[in-house]
Amino acid sequence: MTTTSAIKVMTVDDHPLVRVGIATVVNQQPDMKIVAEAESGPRALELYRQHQPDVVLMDLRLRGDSGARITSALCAEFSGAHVLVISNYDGDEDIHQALAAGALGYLFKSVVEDELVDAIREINAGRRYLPKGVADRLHESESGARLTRREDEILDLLGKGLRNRELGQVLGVTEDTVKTHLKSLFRKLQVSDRAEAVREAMRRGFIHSE
Amino acid sequence: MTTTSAIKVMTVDDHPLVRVGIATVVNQQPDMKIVAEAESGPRALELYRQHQPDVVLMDLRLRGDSGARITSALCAEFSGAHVLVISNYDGDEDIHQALAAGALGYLFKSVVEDELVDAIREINAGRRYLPKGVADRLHESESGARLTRREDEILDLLGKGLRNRELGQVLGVTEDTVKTHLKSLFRKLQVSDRAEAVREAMRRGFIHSE
DNA sequence: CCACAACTCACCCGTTCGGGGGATGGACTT
DNA sequence: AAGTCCATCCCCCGAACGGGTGAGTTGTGG
Repeated sequence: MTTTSAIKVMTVDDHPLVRVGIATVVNQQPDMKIVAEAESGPRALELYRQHQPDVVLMDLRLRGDSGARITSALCAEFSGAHVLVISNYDGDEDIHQALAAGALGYLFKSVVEDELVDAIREINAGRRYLPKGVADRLHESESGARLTRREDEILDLLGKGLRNRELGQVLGVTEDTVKTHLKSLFRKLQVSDRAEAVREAMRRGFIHSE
Repeated sequence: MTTTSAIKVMTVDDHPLVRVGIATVVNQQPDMKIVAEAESGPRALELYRQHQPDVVLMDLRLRGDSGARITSALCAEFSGAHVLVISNYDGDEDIHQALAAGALGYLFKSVVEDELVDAIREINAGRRYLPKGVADRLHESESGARLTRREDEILDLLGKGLRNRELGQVLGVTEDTVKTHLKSLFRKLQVSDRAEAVREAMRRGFIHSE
């Protein structure tokens, strides 16, 4: 048996234990093999150049960095990169960002081993792979609530306890303008006040606490 | 070589990949061995009775259940249980709850393999194991901000966008009483409004979005 | 070129908040 | 019995909030 057809897989995750878990599962498959493990964004780029893996398993949230950004960089440099994002979180925004960045698939870390290797094979073949239900939600979020740049900025600052006036000062606009943005923000998130907006934004992945 | 002295380890985690990672690392050690893997709280109890492991590696946040609760239940039934909590999150409250529930140690999932096995040996010996810096923070949080039952309940509801009056109705008290609790809540969390309180509460692990 | 979305600002208005004070009763400690 | 903590309630008041409506300016894209 030759190994020439084995799918070369690279993991990008800052959790050693998760990397070990993935590596163990992948290496148990006869048709795939871990060729590199990156624990950070820059390292991912470096190792990709070095090993030219067929599939990249990308964690979405790494210490400081964002898996979406890394995916963008990767796809910019290597247009043929096949990225499968694996994340703990099912915030709509995370998923959206990942796919927008060029990822071919999305998986939750709660996946069982079989799903993982199935997904890897699909991604390797250049096909998309999304958990059931996720595709539907994407359409919703695309048609429904996509925030503008301003609304995003305001959302970030909302959780910091800034008052409307302070928000205006930070952004360099009037308090009235801030209120206008807040109104459309509340409408889009379907909430009625800032506290609820903060929680909802976290749930959807617009902002993070850590 | 006999295996009679091998440390029997059980994992409790709802992420198969993490279980595999931990199992791989542990089983590579000559002096320890995975004897059971639980993916839920009830299953953890069941498997503990069956295998009587020396050390339990407990994830703090499982689907629906809480690692702290499981730890409590475990320690209640088996006073000699040696639990090592492994969590993604470094919210003070999570750590506090885990230790209060009877856990001997706390680790972040970002640990490298060596730290994990070191910790397992310490816990097996009945000693505590805490990452550097965590012990300090525990003292802070004990002296500083510990919330009362009412404040906790209110915090939970704050993120749902309830107004003070509605909070009162839900809790069966006056709006004025709610405001009193909110004042002391803001003081303890060192915030100035509900939106900031929600984010801070999430950061510290008092409430969760998922 | 025109439509459309985003961003900007303004005004009004009723409601809610946040922060300050003080007070009572129960429970638990010392 | 005194002290402390918690929960409950009350009052006051200025500031902040949310919601509604209208309207001007960009810039992008059909």
